[in-house]
This record gives sequence, C-alpha cells and structure tokens, in this order.
Amino acid sequence: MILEEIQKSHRHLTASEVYDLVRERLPNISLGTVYRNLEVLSDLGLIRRLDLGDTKRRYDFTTEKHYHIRCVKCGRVEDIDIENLDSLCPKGDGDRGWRIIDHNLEVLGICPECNHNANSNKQNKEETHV
Amino acid sequence: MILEEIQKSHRHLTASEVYDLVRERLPNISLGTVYRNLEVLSDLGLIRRLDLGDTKRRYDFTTEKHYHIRCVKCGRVEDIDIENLDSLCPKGDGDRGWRIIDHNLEVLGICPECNHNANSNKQNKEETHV
DNA sequence: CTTCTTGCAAATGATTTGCACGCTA
DNA sequence: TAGCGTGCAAATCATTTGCAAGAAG
Repeated sequence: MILEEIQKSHRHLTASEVYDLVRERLPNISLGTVYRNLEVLSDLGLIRRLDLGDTKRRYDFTTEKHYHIRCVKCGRVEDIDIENLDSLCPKGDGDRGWRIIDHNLEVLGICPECNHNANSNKQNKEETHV
Repeated sequence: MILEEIQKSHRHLTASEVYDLVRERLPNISLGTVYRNLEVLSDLGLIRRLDLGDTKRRYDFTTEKHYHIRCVKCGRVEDIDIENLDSLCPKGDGDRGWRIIDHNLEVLGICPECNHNANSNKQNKEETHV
C-alpha cells in the first residue's frame, strides 16, 4: 500500500488529493481504488477518517485523538492544541441511555493566508476609494 | 414560510424530512424550494444549519449554541447537555494567526433504541445457539 | 412591466459499486 | 482453477442550479 507511504505528507488529505499524490508514482491507479484502500486503511486503524462539517472526507496521518481547525474560506485543515475532552462527555451509558462511543471537536476559523488576503483586498478597496 | 412552522417538530431534521413534513400541507412544494428556503432561514438566523460528520445536513429549530449527540447506527441526532466550550478554544487571533470564528462538538454514540435492538439480537443469537 | 418565488429537471460533486480482467496461490 | 485487487464506467445520494411560468406589487 503505497497510499500509506503518501500519508507521510503530514497533512489532512482528501481522497482526490491522495489520488493526485499517488498517481505521481502509479499513473494508472484509479480513484475508486484509492477510495477502497483509504477505507481499508482506516478500518485497520492505520489512518483516521475525518468526517468534519465539510463536504469532503479527509484522512489523517495520525490516529491519535486530537482536534482540528478548519478554514471556512479555503477548507484547509490543521491540528489544534486543545486538551482532551473525554472528561466533559457523559461517560459510559450516561446520557438518557445512550452508549457513548466518541466525540469530535472542530474549530472553525480563517487561516492566516485567507486572513491576509482579506486584508489586502480591504487595503486595495480603500486605496482605490481615495 | 410554513417551513418555520414545521421546525416546531423540535427535532433535528434533514432537508428531505422537512420536505416530507411540509408536503403534507403543500403537496406541490418541490425539494428545491425546501432547500432554498432552509438556506434563507438559516441565513436569517431563524434556524441553525448543522453540518455534523454525517452525509446529510440537518437543521436545528433553535439557534442557541449547544452540542449534539448522534447515533452511529440510525443517524438520530439529539441535544446533549455539555457546558459551553468557548473558553477552551483559542481566543481571537489565537492559534498561529488563525482568526477563530466558532466551534462544533459532536458526540457519537448508540441511542437507546439501537442499543436495545442490538441486545435483543444478541439475546436471539444466544438463544438459537443453545 | 418588473421582480420575486416557484416547480421541474438537469447538473454537480463526493463517494460507492458492478463488472470483467489479470495476477497469484 | 479459485479468488483477490484493480481499472473503468455507471450508479447513488445529497445538494445546487438554470430556466420558464405564475404571483405580487
């Protein structure tokens, strides 16, 4: 599985990003195969599926529990350093008979790049306005 | 907007669930119209879009900040009582130049019903096994 | 007449699946 | 030969969009 090899990108890739990367080495690989293997790899616990509030699923190179921040402008996803929240979530058969399995926290924001672009735009508008 | 009226279902409906409900009163309404109006309503802040780690978007009848628990078996979504986590998330231009906007917490679990069904199944299997 | 809102159907985008083929045991 | 993993294309599913027609001002 060269896919795993690709996970060393240390980013949070979408299936098609993985596809593009892998295709540099295996030009004939199909998108379907990428999807199938990403699924297998995450079932094996070698990568982590990220189903965030986004349209595209992403895959994380590390399977350790941690949280993410996503740019609402460009969609970029990065890790964010927030303490583990297990203690906050109802334990075991806690809440009204639910069996708790896991939790996900996603922080939304605007990344430095998009922030910067927004500022430049504002700058430009102001300038042309004068 | 009879859609809003429908939101009084006090549940976390998907677009097609809303569609089904509204159609009981307006049999000719189209799914596209439902989508368009759900979008308008959430832009107006009258309902809240829920982009959880699910394939379908849901709409919440209340716009107050709170968190949800989703059943990984049947997809049911309910509110969950967890304190507000704003304080945990990096403030303002906190993390590496990101501008923080919001955050979402989703707890995953198995709802009482699915739990119960799973148990019945296990029971049955054990019984037939004897 | 102009504008806004619809129904309808087709388009989109991400993901999944059916199928036939080649590789390996 | 039996079975698995693949490329390819078609199928799904949720959501969005283009367009012509009707309602409202």
